[in-house]
Amino acid sequence: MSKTKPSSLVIVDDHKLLASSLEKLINSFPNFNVLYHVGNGAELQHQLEAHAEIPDIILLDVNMPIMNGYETLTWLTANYPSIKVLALSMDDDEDVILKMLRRGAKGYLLKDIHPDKLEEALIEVVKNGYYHSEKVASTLLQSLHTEREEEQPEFKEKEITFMKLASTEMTYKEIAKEMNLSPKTVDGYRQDVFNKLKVRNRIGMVIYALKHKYVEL
Amino acid sequence: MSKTKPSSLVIVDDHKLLASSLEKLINSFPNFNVLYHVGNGAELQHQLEAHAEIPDIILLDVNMPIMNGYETLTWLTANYPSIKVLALSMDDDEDVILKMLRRGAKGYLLKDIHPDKLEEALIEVVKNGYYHSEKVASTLLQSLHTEREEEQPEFKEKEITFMKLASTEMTYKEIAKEMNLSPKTVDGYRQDVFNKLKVRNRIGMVIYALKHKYVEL
DNA sequence: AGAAGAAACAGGAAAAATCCCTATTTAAAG
DNA sequence: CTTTAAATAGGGATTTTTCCTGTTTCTTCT
Repeated sequence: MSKTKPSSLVIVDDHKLLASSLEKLINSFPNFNVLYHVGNGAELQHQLEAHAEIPDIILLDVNMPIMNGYETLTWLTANYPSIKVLALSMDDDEDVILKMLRRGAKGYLLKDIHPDKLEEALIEVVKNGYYHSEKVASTLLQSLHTEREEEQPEFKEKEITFMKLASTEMTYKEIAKEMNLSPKTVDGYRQDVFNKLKVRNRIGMVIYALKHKYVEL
Repeated sequence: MSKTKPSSLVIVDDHKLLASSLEKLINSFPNFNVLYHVGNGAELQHQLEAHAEIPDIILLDVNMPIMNGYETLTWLTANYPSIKVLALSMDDDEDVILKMLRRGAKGYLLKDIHPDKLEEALIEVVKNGYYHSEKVASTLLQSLHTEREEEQPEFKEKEITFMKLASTEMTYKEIAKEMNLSPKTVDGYRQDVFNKLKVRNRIGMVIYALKHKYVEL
């Protein structure tokens, strides 16, 4: 029998089904027990402020309504720095991972991991204070190479208008008419924008515009 | 003691963490036991064809790689019509729900439901053969009002591949090379897809592909 | 007023996309 | 073994996009 006393957990995830079943799963691990689970960061605040019981570890979902993973984590590191937070997320998006780790997460778990990995992660966190899966680790290493994102270019009003219109099925001729400009002028905008974005064609520009919220779906 | 013998389940979900913990949760319900879980439809096929053991109920995730919920369900209703399938999904998108129900799902569960609801759903399915949560039911009712918009068109594998590639900066010539097809064939796909979507040009297609999650940003 | 720089506009041409119609070749069905 | 249907291609024309290089117009500063 191990003589270490079990570590306590709290789960924060809006998918109640996952949260509940995760609770069962973790309780089946030796040396770990889940105190309770909540559906978002705000609820967690309430609980922590009311409850005296502070968990050793928090499993924190990144994508939540009300108060998402970022905010919650920021608040936690500020108010309860001793709690070890493991981020839990669906996607292995580089930026998301980095964001969470920079804000103090002790690890980043993908939701499609094998349960054994979860237990391994929990044990690691208790022992070493952190855990990183191979996949996340490699994503991070890769991000070191991928030259830190060059700053976003600036756009003039007209260029933004153009981008928005170009993100529809209109032809440039129609866009010109819409903007009360010569097609050639619009072509000038196009060229400028392409250069700033370093894209080959209109598709690339549209993708950029969507990614950076200049237009919405 | 209930004298009914327990119903057997199989879980199909690529989120292994959810699948495993869900298994634990369900096994804790009286009268239900999980036989095993798999990560996608293809695996399920293998299992069913090998294993003699046919479950009473299958919990089927909609969004999976390899062989998604639609295909899997179609295959199931064709080959194992006696198995009751409950669709499990993150989003309450009307079209998705309808698609699954039309293909024979006995119910549609959102992943953020309360565990009690899950048990309730399982019990209902065993008793009545179907289950619909209030939320899904209301979504469906609403869809009766919201003038049924024309069905989403169906796409062939190649067309989907094409759409994905066309949602990048590649030219059609490059896409053709990538797909090992003549540019003319690719042009044929383009025309077909344009017609199905009623779009004027590639931009329209890309927007559609993004909206309907054929590609991600 | 005159110079400088930005914004608008244009010519010309190649590449790509779009459209329409037809013809194989292959796979499925009867 | 035909008949059909689907997938694959080709020809050829038009429009649109893309690129490169200029000119004109407007604004602003001194």
